[in-house]
Amino acid sequence: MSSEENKSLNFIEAMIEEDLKSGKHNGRIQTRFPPEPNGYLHIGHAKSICLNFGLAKKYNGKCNLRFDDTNPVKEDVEYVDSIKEDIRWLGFEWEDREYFASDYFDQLYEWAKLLVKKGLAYVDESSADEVAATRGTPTVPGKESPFRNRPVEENLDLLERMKSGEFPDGSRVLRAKIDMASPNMHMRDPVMYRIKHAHHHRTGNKWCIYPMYDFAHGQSDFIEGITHSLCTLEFEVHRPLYDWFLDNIIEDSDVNAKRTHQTEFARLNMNYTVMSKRLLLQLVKENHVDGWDDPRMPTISGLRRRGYTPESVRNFAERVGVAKRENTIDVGLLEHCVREDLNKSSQRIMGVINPLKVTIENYPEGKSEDLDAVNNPEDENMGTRKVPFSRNLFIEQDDFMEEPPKKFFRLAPGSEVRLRYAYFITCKKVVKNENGEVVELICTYDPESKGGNSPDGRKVKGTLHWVSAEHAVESEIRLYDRLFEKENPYDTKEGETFLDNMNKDSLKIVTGYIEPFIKDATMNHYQFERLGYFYRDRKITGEKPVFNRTATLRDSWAKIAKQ
RNA sequence: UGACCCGUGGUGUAAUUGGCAACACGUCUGAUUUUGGUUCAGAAGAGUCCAAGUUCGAGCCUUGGCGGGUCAACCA
Repeated sequence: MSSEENKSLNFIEAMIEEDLKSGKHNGRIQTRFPPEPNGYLHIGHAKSICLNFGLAKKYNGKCNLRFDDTNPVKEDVEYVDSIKEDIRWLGFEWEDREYFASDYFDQLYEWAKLLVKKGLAYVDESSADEVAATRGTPTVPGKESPFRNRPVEENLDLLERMKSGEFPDGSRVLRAKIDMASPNMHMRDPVMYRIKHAHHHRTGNKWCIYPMYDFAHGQSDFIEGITHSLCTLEFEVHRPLYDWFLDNIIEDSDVNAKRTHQTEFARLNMNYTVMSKRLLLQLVKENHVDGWDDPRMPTISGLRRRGYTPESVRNFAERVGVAKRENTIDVGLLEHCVREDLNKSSQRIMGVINPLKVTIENYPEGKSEDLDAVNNPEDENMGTRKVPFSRNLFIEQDDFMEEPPKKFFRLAPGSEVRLRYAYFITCKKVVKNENGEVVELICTYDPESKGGNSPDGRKVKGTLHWVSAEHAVESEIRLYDRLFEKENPYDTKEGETFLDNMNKDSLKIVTGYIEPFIKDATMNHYQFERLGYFYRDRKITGEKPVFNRTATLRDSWAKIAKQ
């Protein structure tokens, strides 16, 4: 708390503190997170969630969850449920403040009638094409609709009949009467209601006219007493309309205490991925990924299944900051945040992903012994475990080179390394198949070096992870990489789409050999020593346990090897 | 050629009443290490889009450029 207070404020916090000081809203802070239930939440939403809920928490206010469900043809309860699950998983709580824009449909309709009576709204019988054609362009003013100056009574009658289902979809709309010549396109008589004979996930068949976003959002904020309505930059041009509706609808005398204001901030963009619900939906529908929660997806559910922790995502949102400038953050920052969290907390185990047989020729056949291994060097309280050693082992193929470069500290013909928590071994012989590929290493071990230290003080440069072949548990390992090859997936050649930039190797499934500890282990997150963080995927149920790679460990050897 | 918003190391975010441009990620050294992980110590990297103005002093204020973004769904 105290460290938080010393940090500099982002521009929204600064504004809130100003408001608090000036006594605006009587010191009350109320925010809201307003998703449309037409897709799954992604990391960009996580930024918004952390912002809205975080601000409420910091300033002793409340944050509502409100579903912006004004378009029944795109929305679904599946999405409502997933959204709630994701917000809870992130660690935020909206208590009983779960609202739907559709809760306000009756009130919204009354307000629509009010605007009609004030001569500020009219029923337009133009087609969608006509409305579009007469809207003008940013530099050319629009033309007024021939229906614009109908008498109030006629508008009222028509609106009522629209509501009662008398007219087919698209035949009429209710429009605000503002200014067809406004330089702001959104003020050129925006549509308030359209006819959609569609079933709504909440209101069923009660309505066949539905309010547009602009006619619903500000009023919903007002109804809920939102003090700070935060949204992304592209809604900036909507703000005059947000204000216009509120100004013309609210008749309350103490309107200023209740008045809500929209503030825009820059949305989150991240490299090597896409962050649009439309494109994410396309990836799902066209089966380029395995559902919304595919661990390669930037969705919250995908990150969860990948093994990200709520803590790490919140931390990420904090570090990313809030401003009005377009930004693209490096996915490396997200990875850094999980590593930071998982390093402190995760159980270490040894597992070999790309096995190379090692036979310890001077270790008795049939013998095995249990050696002590530390569960988490960052947390002594996590204790130790036993890991079995025997004559036949697997090590990682990458940990052996027949002709090693100078800085290679691992196993090579004649070299000695430590097997973690076990013994020093020396490579005596390399066995190859008819293709010349190394298939087995014949090694000797130093019985004096049990546990990993030699009494004569001999040092070795390398320490390898390993697993006893006969004791190892086979498992399915899913190695994930970035979904797109290019930093900017939209950077395409003529005739290509973002799909052409997909990384064909974003998922590799291999068999891993894990130390037997895993059989009874109940944790979800593990660090496979020297390899990375892995998450037990319980959604996939088969004979073998499945592990998703959350992130690799930082690998300074990989950098050296590249040179 | 309209309106609105935004330009600070490679990336992201700071710099409170104008006062030595800071922090994080990344990068590079070195130390420690039974994970080439972690940790620790250090370094490089921007003179704040450009120009003029105000000022003792401008990233911050003014003016004019330049560059980028958003807006013309009966989507949100």
